[in-house]
Amino acid sequence: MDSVRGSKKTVTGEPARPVTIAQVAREAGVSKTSVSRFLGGELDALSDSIRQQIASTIARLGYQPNQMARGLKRGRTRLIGMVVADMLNPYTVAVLQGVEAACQQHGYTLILCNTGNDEQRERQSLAALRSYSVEGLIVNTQGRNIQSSDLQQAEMPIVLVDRRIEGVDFDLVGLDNVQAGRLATAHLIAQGFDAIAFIAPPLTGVSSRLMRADGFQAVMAEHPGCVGAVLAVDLDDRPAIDAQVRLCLAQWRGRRVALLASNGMVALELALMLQRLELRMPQDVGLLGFDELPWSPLAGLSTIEQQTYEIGFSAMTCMLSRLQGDQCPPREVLLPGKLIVRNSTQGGEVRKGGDA
Amino acid sequence: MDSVRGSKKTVTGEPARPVTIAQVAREAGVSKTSVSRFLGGELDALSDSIRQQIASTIARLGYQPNQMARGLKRGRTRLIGMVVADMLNPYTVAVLQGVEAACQQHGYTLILCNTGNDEQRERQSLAALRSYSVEGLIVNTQGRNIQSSDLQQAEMPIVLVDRRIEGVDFDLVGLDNVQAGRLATAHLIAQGFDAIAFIAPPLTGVSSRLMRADGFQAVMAEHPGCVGAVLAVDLDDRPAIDAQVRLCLAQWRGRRVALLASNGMVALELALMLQRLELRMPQDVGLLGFDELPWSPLAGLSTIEQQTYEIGFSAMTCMLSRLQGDQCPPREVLLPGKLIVRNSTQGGEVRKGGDA
DNA sequence: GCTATCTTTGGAACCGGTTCCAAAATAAAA
DNA sequence: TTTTATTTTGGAACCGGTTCCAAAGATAGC
Repeated sequence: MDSVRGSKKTVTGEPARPVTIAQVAREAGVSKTSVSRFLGGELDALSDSIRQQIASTIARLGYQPNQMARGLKRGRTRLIGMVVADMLNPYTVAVLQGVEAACQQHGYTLILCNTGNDEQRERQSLAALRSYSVEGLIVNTQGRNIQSSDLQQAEMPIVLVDRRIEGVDFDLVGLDNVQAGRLATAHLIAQGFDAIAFIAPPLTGVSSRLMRADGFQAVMAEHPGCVGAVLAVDLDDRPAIDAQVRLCLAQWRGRRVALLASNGMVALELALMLQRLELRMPQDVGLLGFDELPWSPLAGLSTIEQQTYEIGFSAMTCMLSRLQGDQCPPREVLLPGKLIVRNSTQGGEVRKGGDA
Repeated sequence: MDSVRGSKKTVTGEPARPVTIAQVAREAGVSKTSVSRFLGGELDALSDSIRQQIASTIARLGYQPNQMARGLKRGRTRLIGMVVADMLNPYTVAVLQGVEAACQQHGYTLILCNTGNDEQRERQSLAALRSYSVEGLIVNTQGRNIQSSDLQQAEMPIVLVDRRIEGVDFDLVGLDNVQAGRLATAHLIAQGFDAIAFIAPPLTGVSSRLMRADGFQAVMAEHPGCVGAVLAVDLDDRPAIDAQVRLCLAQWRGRRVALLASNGMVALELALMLQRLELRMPQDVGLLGFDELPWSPLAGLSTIEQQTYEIGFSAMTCMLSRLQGDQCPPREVLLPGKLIVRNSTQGGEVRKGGDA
């Protein structure tokens, strides 16, 4: 009696293919077209009797439309692709969180690709996402050597997060890096530090890093009594980090030295380094990091907090407006950074628990 | 001269739909079938001349097959769905990392859904993933009240990560929780602690937490001179945490007290609490946490490290074998935890930088 | 040289939906 | 009541691939 394919798991343990629209139509005694209309929300085009017929049949069979097939003809897959440079970076995860939430709120589903800062995987990921007909792309990559063609030929809305990509012009959501760089530097100077090193990983061409450095250098230029430097460190080479910072300190002997970490991972590595070198914050050296991290309060680390969730959420908001046909020229949503002062930059007093 | 649709971006800025197999076939002067064969790797069924024709045409047009259409008929979408309970938990991200890598290695693409420990979103996510015809599901959820039907009717390979789900029987990859619980507890006792509180969030029914507690209690039972307790704390209610731990300490006055945190987020919260209460580790109280975190060395926190990457990777390996038709009964891959001893549980000596 | 066998090749149906358009049914106007 | 306008409904083509099967071409065997 059973049809060959049905939702009921047959005793034989067959593959049990899912219910199709054709089955629903047959069992409800109507045409595929009507069911499709029902699904598409064209309710006013259906008579009451048919509408109920379909509704009950769908419920009874537990029918769920196949999004793949749907997207094929309709063009709307309701899929958003996201390419991130490094999932180990807490920033990435925090942003992802916001994107994910916005997607779910608007009925989109997220396809995620992690590139591990690798150019080739980046290219592969973009190709893969395109082949799944995602409707839009949210991109956060190292941006070096990206062929603008890789992105532009995609011909779909693209929103960049945090990092610009050279030679292309898309919507961008991220931190106001120059302001944040200024904010950080000004704070350090106000706290009496007069020798500051901006420390970043060696990756070249990452726009957010460059702009933070710009803000840093702008403020340094305004304070002739202070000296500054921009250092590139390889996070995987601890001895080198130790050596570089030691050199810095030696060079600046007699000054109050502070380190400005370009992101959370750098901040952690520097904090570990200070611990290794048995240098105390802020007495021996000050430390300020971009990105507020779960452990920042524990370590008493001052930070520049980004509104990461909002960045992710805004990126998706931006995407949605593009998907709805917004043709305005590429815009930038720059959210301000917020300074959180803790013991790593504040006075030399005995540490007290005071965290907001 | 231009065909209506082509890869070349027309000056008019038309939608510029991507190249299809039909176009390739036409331009190469062969049939769709032949192109499809070429794509499917049935190379020995093609003559040299045609093979080259197709290859060059594909290259020239930059053709990329549409995975949606492909999956529709073929049934293979090369999509893996993953549902995670909480992306803010570093454990989740670390596992995700491994899954992602394995996916990419085998040509699969990952669809990610975050449920934020919410049952309804969990159900929605499962439905969404199913509707995209993912080939398999990797699930890490809070597991409470999950209708086994939600999963079982999916009729596709399912691999659980870290957490069992009541009433269903799927492959599981995760930490050997009982062993890890024993390991942690034994270490604390060996270090001279004789009053230990196992502290976990209040979520009930999470299998991994229960089993860690089992290991904990088993070892406690073997040491009649020691006292133990299992505490549930709400991570968002700091005053309550402070009060609970204070009570504990008061009750165990005269003993050497240690706290055992059931995961990384709990460990962080407890470390912050100790800082607030101005209690020193390990002199005043010992602290040991499950999950090795980036900041553990910085805080000198002893941990039970999980092989998170391997867990993710294994989950996907498991998935692949199921996808290849492996019908063996559900198996469990339990990876051992590794104890990393730092100052939070070791002696009362002055803290020295010694991290592996 | 002609039939039998094996290899290439392409036509057409199909996957599970959507959508155009015409047919059927109903309501409104004459 | 007949004609016309309007609303419901379904047939069939289509989205971009894959696959079954039969036709065409090549090679071998007699």
